[in-house]
Amino acid sequence: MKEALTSLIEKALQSLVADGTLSGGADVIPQLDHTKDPSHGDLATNLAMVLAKRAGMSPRALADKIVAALPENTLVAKTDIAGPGFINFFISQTTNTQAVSDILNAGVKYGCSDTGQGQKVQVEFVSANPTGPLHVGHGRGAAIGDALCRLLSATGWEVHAEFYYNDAGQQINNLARSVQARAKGLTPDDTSWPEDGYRGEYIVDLANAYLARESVHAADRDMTAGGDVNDLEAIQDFAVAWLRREQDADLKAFAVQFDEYFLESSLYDSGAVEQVVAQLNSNGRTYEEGGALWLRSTEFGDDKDRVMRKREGGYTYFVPDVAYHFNKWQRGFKRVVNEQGADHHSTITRVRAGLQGLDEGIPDGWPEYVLHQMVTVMRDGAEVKLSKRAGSYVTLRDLIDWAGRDATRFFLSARAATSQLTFDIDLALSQSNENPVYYIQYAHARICSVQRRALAANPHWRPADGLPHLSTLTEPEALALSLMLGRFPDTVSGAAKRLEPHDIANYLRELAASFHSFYNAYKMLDDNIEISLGRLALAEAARQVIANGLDLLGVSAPETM
RNA sequence: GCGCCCGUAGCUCAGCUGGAUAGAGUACCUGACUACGAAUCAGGCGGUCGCACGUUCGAAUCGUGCCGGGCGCGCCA
Repeated sequence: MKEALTSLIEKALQSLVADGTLSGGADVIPQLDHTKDPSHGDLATNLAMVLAKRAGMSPRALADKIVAALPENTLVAKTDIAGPGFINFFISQTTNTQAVSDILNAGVKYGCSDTGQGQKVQVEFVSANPTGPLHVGHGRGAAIGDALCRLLSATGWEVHAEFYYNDAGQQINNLARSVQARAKGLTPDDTSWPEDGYRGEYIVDLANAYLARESVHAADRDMTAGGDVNDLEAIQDFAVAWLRREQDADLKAFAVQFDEYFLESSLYDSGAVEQVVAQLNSNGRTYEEGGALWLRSTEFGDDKDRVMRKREGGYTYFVPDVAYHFNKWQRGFKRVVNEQGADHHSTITRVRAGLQGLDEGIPDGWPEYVLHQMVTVMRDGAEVKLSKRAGSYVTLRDLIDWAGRDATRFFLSARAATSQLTFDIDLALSQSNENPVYYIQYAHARICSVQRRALAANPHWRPADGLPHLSTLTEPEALALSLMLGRFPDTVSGAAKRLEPHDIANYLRELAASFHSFYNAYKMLDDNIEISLGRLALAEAARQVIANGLDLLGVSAPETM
């Protein structure tokens, strides 16, 4: 509908250029906006104000000319020129209800588009260190990252979801020594407890599992604990596998899946890290100073050069990161989106600088990043900071246990990633009108309920039977709902383009409100069968869009609640 | 001190590339059920968009400078 009106306006502009009213070309793309106020029509454009100067007349006079030049059509019922020169379009009723038949025809595909044209995009998210259970920040990353995958997939991209495992380096060493200490019966209060050791309860479970020679099955391998308290390497291997299994279980409970788990250690095993260092060396991007090897990252916008290899040997963390991202590039991902916590912001410049220094023709804005800000958890009016299990932080599992999967996913993805998020457990738990996720799910359940009732009353009252009866939808609430439904495809493509899943959440809240308003004002099952069929068709279209929208967020659309 | 994010109604937040009287929800006040789910709806109250300049037909939105909060500024990851 929007496209159709846009092309009508473009034709009007062309004729104005042809008759000399407008100088220059008709190369302006008209901006059409949905109005906030119904008295301003359904769609409005500011075109006359933008072009007034070029036409040498007042915006309102030009608006008159544009309206007069519009080709004959059945789309627009009425136009109006208002305010400083807005042109308001009142869409005809049949066009308004067009969305309903579009939705019933497209079904689960409604809202999908092909802007990605099947190109590959990799989305990396969560990427937690295997040193403890996932925390609420990882949960936010999982909710947003998975929603991004679904959005990109819905807009025609071939999505590859990936989890990067930092299973090498100092923190893994700490983990092994912590487990070893617990296995020897030490506690964090003992003087011989390892410095920077992990203090959470889960380390005790881990140590006990190791001593009991348990077997674990993590994402891609099985292993059995050695049970030898002095074999630090065996402890490390087992601890990583055990925690991976733990994280996998959390992600599964959150309904998040990955296509691939990429291990940092594999970059050392394959020689990719050495290869990247050698290439940066031979490209002259490095120098030695103070016994360390430095990257000239200032050549690529960094505020200072960065150490790559420490004086006592060993690479700093971003070197394998560069190798990892070069590997992504070599795998053919011309587009990569990394979703991570904003506390890792400083690594972006370093990784990109390293990639630029390879001279492999990688674009300087590659990869793209979506950074989310911190999450704080509130309960009973106070901030929750500790989890018994993890010790120093609240876990994703805690949230799921307290609030349920749907509410947790919704709340963690319903706010702009750039804003700090307060997760109110009491709100997420309340099954009431103040809880947006229940409000939306309730609309879905309500529609399913009336459909069951309609079928019971008359076996022929199926949603598809309503299609020929859309002309009975004349009530303002029905037309408003229909117009709102028609905005879904724009909302999806906009959210995918901006990488902002919360657009979908906001839309769904509005859509549910529009539905409830319609539902409350009229009897769905009227004595007049024609009217009933029209309303049932509209309700089914609303149900379909709510289900599609919730699915983009990974939230279920229940038939009963 | 430097970099990034945020500052909009009592509270939680929308406001995309600058557009019409700044919007929702919640809280508070009024109304609507012998239920097609009241887990809902209708109406009301509530804001000098942190402050100040600037850019222009027009600024919550763009620019600069302040103020306030968060995060990051390691030869840790």
